[in-house]
Amino acid sequence: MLMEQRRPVIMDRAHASDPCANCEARPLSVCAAVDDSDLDKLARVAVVQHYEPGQSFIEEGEKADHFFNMTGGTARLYKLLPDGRRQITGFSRAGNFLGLAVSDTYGFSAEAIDRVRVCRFARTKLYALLEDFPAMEKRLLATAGNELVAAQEQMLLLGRKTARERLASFLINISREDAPCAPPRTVLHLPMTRTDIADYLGLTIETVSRTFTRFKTERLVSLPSVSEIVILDRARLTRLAEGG
Amino acid sequence: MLMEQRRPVIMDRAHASDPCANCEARPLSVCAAVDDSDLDKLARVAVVQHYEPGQSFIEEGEKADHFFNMTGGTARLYKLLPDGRRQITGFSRAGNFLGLAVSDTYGFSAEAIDRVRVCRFARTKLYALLEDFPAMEKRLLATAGNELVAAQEQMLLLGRKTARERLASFLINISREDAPCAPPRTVLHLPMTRTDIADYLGLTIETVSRTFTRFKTERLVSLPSVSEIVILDRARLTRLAEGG
DNA sequence: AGTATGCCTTGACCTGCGTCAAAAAATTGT
DNA sequence: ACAATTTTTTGACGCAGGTCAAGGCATACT
Repeated sequence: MLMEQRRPVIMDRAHASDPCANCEARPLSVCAAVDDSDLDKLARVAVVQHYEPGQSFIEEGEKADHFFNMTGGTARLYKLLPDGRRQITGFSRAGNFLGLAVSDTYGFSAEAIDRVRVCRFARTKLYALLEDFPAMEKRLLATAGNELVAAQEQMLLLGRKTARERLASFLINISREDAPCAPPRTVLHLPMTRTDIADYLGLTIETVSRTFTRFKTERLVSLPSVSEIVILDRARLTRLAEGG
Repeated sequence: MLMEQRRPVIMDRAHASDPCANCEARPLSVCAAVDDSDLDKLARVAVVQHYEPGQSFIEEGEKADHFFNMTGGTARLYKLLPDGRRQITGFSRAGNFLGLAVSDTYGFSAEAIDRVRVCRFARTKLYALLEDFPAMEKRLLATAGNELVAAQEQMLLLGRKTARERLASFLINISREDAPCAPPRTVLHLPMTRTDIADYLGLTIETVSRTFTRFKTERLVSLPSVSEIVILDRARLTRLAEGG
């Protein structure tokens, strides 16, 4: 809500004749591979959509006719077991591309955590577009490779790290997530709930909470509010994350 | 060893003037995207390599100057923590493509389990080749998408499934691994050790062993030998794998 | 202000899986 | 065929993290 009040102009532009040219997420996303002069071709097949907190926009098992390019907000991506156990496979932010799955149905669900904005592409139209923009396909391949690396890192976390190491890894990763070369942040704002964090790290909400308080008493972090975290001792937290 | 004695002709062909044309792994791999008439271009940049059991051919952190296309045998892909804890992120077989990572260093290690054969490509040469064969790039993207789906499935397993569910999932997956539409196998030959299985499923070797014996007493499987497994009750095993 | 509704935290207890140790079985070398 | 070595299985026991239950603390609603 606040966000919208602060950025009315940009929101309007997103609906203007050349939305992509002014898209703040472009430099982060696959669209960066498309030349300025060709942006209209891209804009013609893209549909801007908004989702409210809690709203689901990809459902595991449903027919996968669309790709999504996140341009704002944060979404949780997850898989469920029949009895309700949930594993969050990742959090998706501006610049992330969703729906790469080759199968004809989605392999996961996606839900808005805060207010989410996406560009939606019909599967067939995007494939056609890729013919015109081979650079976009390259970028997509690079993205997929990066996600694969992240997934392997997460498997290491889920399979072999302790609760403390998992939470430390999570915080360090969040602190680095703006850009690979940008300096890591010290103050973190977590849009997700404790339950989300637990389901991402393969833990229970109680263990996440207890581990947070333990980090606090050990002066590794401070918690000005539930969703705000300040890293006090990055070196020690990093060592812990790596299993040292 | 046995395999070589049975297939000397094919091994010879792999060193002949047009090795790719007779490659048994071609229909399974990205090379299937290359036209017969263009196979010589592919063959010119590919180097056939063999690795003995236990031999490592990708080392995490090393400069990633090569891609590998597995054409025979089975390899373990894994990541290590400094103190030696290991997570196997996957087993790679004929047709699998390794090294997609976009970073300039490998994000995981790869080691031959049995005798492994690969086609090795210099990174730069393959990129050049992709310009000539856009279909190969498409196939690569599809492969990456499939691996991503598998990785998410594995995160669900590692984060939320019990030991019994993990082992059941493992066996069911192995039984289906020849082809997506082929009928699942009932008799499985596992080239990997119990330690490998444990490190893949995020368990200890003792738990894997105990769970195997429990499956045996429950008549879910029979174990004619350590590396041979017969699925006796696929329906029940499948239900177990899905958390039912 | 008061109260309702979700989170989040904390505590007490429990259990599935890990750890440690040793026997059994399979594999390898001579 | 036998000894040496490695891998797997089995048993006894312990603990990290799960489960259950009760309180605290926000933000929202009247």
